[in-house]
Amino acid sequence: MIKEKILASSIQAYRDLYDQSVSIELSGIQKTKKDFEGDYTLNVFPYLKFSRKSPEETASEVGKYLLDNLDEVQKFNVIKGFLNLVISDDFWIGINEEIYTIQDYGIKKGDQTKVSEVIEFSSPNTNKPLHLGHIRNNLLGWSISELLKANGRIVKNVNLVNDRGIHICKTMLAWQKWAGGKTPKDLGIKGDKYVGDLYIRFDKEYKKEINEIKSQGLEGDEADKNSELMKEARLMLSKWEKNDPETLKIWNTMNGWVYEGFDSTYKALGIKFDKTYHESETYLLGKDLVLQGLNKGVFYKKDDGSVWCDLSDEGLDQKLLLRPDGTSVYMTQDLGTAQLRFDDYHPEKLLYVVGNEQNYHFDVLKIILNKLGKHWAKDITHISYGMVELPSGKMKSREGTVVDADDLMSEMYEASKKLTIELGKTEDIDSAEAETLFRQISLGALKYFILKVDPKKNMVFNPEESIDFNGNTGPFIQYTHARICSLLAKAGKIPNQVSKPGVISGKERSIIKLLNDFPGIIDEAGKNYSPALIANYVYELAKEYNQFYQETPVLKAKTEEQKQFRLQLSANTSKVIKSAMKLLGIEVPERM
RNA sequence: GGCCCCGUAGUUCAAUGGAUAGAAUAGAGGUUUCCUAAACCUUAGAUACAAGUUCGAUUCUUGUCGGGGCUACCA
Repeated sequence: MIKEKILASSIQAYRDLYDQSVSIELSGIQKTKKDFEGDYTLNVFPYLKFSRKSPEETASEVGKYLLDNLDEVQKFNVIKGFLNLVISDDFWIGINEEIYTIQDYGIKKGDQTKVSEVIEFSSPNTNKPLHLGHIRNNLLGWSISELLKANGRIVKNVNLVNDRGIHICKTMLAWQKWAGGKTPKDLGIKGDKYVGDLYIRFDKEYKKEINEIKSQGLEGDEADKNSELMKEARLMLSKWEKNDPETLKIWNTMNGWVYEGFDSTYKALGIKFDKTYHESETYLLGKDLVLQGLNKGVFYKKDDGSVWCDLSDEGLDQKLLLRPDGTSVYMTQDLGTAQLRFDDYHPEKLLYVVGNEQNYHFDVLKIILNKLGKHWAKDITHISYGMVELPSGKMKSREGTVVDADDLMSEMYEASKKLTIELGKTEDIDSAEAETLFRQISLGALKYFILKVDPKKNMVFNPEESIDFNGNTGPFIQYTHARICSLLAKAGKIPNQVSKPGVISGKERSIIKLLNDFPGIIDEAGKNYSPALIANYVYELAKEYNQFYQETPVLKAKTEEQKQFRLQLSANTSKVIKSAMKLLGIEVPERM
């Protein structure tokens, strides 16, 4: 608010001083850098051609104007073309008091009658347990959803499970052949892990077979065609598509194991969905859409019976939509899924949190839906995020370098437990609270580590070093919150109206400034689908508070005014930390 | 080959075209009769390279080098 006010007044200044109407686009207002005196800084360089004066002169004249016209501006200084404005202590004290009285500070209320966004994330395959890549996806999806809600939107979280296709048949076949009828319960392992192992087993046996065939002189596709295992898998797929009861029974049973495993991982991560779609339920609809398109002449059929979309008008290639045998591919299914989802919710926007390796897929998806005459194709937004890499490079399931989601969470749990006990933090609490604490801290560390990085960028995760609880980490922020809670508990009740201290310190001022930024940060993070902005903000706030805490007595402040003011400031800080962390899907403990 | 993304301290991350490029961690040194030392303070260290646009470029353009992704029947 204050920023907008300064900006508007500066525009007016150019108007009044130089008789020039300047566009708001040129105007920039930024927080003053730490090394200079001031709260906000205006840059006059873009306006020199209007003022026809030197940068220093222009800045001084505008500064004088603002000083005369805005009560909040107490003084200013000019360095080169930078106009640094100092806002009065009274103003900041007022802001602090105001924030204290607002319950859901920074959270907007919007139109609550219409679904504005449907956001898809997670999107697992039923033949692989969730891994580190899924974790980034899930955390981003969840947090972006929370961000949009905080901006007053109605958001539905949906999952899309890839539960059909040749790869699923491979695991079913592996189970039939080599599992001896064993269930996950028999073996005491999670269902998703069990099925994942079967998939790997199939791959091994298949490679063995292929090598034998190749040693007889066949190559590439020929070898694949002669593989008995692949033949059986394809046969199974076609049986599945024909609703063969025996095949469906195995399919249902094995998928059931996987879902049980997924549920437990989601629960551990704190992720929930409003609805889960399955490709087995959407691929037929996708086929229908493709056939409709074929009838309309939007698509074409090749001699072998396969159906294609010509994208050369858009500068792209041909895209396969149905195989010669009529079975569907990923794109076919996704067309169906999109249609179903639109029919279910009629949202303003359809969001997809999917890795950037699929940028091309989503470009094509939108174009094809458009060709089919779906007016809502333009409302599809692919929230494309970067890959998680290990120090050794990309994770590869075949090389066994995939970091399993459950394993990672339990390693972090053990690490946080060990450290917490070492630090003697568990001495005064019972075991239930201790366990909650270990969980909160370990998840706080993991989630913050991943979310603080700009979603668009690839990131490196080093399992050895990334499990950290000091510095720019989730636990650091959680700790700051716990410290404040402890302080507030000792202080007792704080009145809403406190007597004002008159003068505030630099640290106090910069904390209030940060608190004042919170609503704007929520807005920006929502617009950019970027939880990283929240993460970096809340870290900055916690760091600033810790410095304040170190150098400033609160309960033992010299005057009662100071004490009450600082308590309010502390309460506001903990409120914003808690709220910001919730947007990241991170809980904050009251003691740690 | 074609298209797209990315190169910032040893490492992991920041920086609407603006001031002396910020943090954290690892390194070196320090802080506890005082509200939680998972904290705080001090110190050293980086824009891959070369041109261009601009009053001003880590940011925009082009080229070189390096890394990653996609590219007609995996999802």
